[in-house]
Amino acid sequence: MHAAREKLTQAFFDRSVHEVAPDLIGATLLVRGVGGVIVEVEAYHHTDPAAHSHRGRTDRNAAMFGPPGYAYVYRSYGLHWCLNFVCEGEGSASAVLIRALQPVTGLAAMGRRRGTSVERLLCSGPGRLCQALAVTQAHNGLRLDRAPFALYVRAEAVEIVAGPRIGISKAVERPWRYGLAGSPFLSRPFKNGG
DNA sequence: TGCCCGATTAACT
DNA sequence: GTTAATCGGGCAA
Repeated sequence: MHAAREKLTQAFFDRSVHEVAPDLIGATLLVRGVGGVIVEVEAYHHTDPAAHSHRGRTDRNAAMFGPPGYAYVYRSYGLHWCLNFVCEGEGSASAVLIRALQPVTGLAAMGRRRGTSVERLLCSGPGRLCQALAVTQAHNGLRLDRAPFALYVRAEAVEIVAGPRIGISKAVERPWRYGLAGSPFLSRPFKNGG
């Protein structure tokens, strides 16, 4: 399955997070040539109480307030990194959290970084995929259409499922988590068809 | 300043 | 099912 790969442009991200998030399912994400197919994401809008940007700009979330098509990387629970793609117009402070990949390229490197050879455990979670792809604070604020990032649109049609987001305490009912139906690489299954 | 909690994970019982 | 690891933001005082 090596279909022609079309790169994602900055314009791809200059749309509502609710359009961008499902469109990212099936896309390919590589960091320094290591990565795979995006199978799970969550949308965070600045009007959303669960979003980091909801209470205004801080040093930590500054990238969310910048232009679309950039990375927002933050430290979670003091020990993990989480990767987001900034969306919509500059200042809209909306982003998509990348939650899981199907590992495809650079399996050896990912296994070394993660300390496991179990493919299913390499990238199935926001903290796990950042460890596998070596994403850190150093990637915060970098453009997504340039090295070390490489993003490609999905090569074939996919079936997408939606459901409530994970690990939040506010606006828990909003179904803004999107996944590739039936994928074994989701961080957690969806109620309907995951 | 001090305290609590969080877009998590792995290793427990 | 529970809990430790570990740190910046937000809010009360």
